[in-house]
Amino acid sequence: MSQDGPGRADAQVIAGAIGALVLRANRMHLYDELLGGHGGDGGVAGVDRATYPVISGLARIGPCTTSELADQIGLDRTVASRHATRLQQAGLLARQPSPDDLRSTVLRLTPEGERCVQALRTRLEDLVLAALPDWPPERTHRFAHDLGQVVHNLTGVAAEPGHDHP
Amino acid sequence: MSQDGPGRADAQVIAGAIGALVLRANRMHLYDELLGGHGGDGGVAGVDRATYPVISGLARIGPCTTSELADQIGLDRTVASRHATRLQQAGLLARQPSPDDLRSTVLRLTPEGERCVQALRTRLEDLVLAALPDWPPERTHRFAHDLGQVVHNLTGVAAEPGHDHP
DNA sequence: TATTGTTATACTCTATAACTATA
DNA sequence: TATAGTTATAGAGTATAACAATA
Repeated sequence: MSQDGPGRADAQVIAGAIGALVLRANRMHLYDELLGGHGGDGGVAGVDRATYPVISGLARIGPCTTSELADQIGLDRTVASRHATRLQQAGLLARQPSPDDLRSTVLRLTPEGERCVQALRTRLEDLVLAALPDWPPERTHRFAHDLGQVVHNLTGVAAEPGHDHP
Repeated sequence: MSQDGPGRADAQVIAGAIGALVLRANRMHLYDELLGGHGGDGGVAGVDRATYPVISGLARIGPCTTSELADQIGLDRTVASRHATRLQQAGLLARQPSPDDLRSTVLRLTPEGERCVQALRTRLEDLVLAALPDWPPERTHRFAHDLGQVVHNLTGVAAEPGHDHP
């Protein structure tokens, strides 16, 4: 179908899988399942497709300034600031003046924000668990490790336990 | 860090990797590399982040109506129609009246559109190849197969060679 | 003068509503 | 009446520009 080469056929399969994951239709479906689009409950007030990367990113990198967070999640400072305001209004995030630099504001999750992120992480992990075939434990473990490595090489972002959810 | 369970730690790693892939910052970077944001060349006229899913989806599922294509890629008919118009103006796509139903329009890639999609596919595969560690061939092959299966389970979309790029 | 955070404005993409033609 | 396609309008999200405060 294409020219051959070292591992070209495997690369085609991997590229197809990555493409499917990133495809808008599947991405949105995943977000909906994660953020509570399935039933009447589930949804957390203040957290939607726009604010989720902000609260998740803040949980991943810890308390930081607006600019640092914006860089990490690939948004403009102004957008991160507005989403942070929404999360603050929902009681999931708090702003503190930075002691070092009075220009800066440190963003920090509230205890309720921490609980919210933890719940979303667990839900995403459950979705993954449900999608994993019935492999022997070693095979699952190797797959997880290998996927983390490939994604790391592809994005430059480490993918480790308890970090880097979407 | 979280409650344990069958394969919970592995699920955390996998969830982290998937989250990283879907994260806007990394997704956009991948799209930019694919669509020619790296140098002066590379970019194909008429193909950008908005139209790429349309032309790629059309290549994946073959000639079809606007509605069918829109469903496949997760867009509204109206949006797919407008993007198709842009691709048509760029000479990558052609509209034909459907012989069966005069209400329908069949979308089909032009030869230039086919070449364009093939070039983008190859470029994505090259990105994947560059991100693959120096594994023994069997390990790469198994990883590709396993990833395809997990993504299929997670999205309901098959990921096979030559299909389903982002 | 440069930088942080924020607010005001404009742009892009997508979805809903309205319209035409055909079934 | 219902459906396919398109066009017109509105909504959500993001980026650029402008401002105030601090370095």
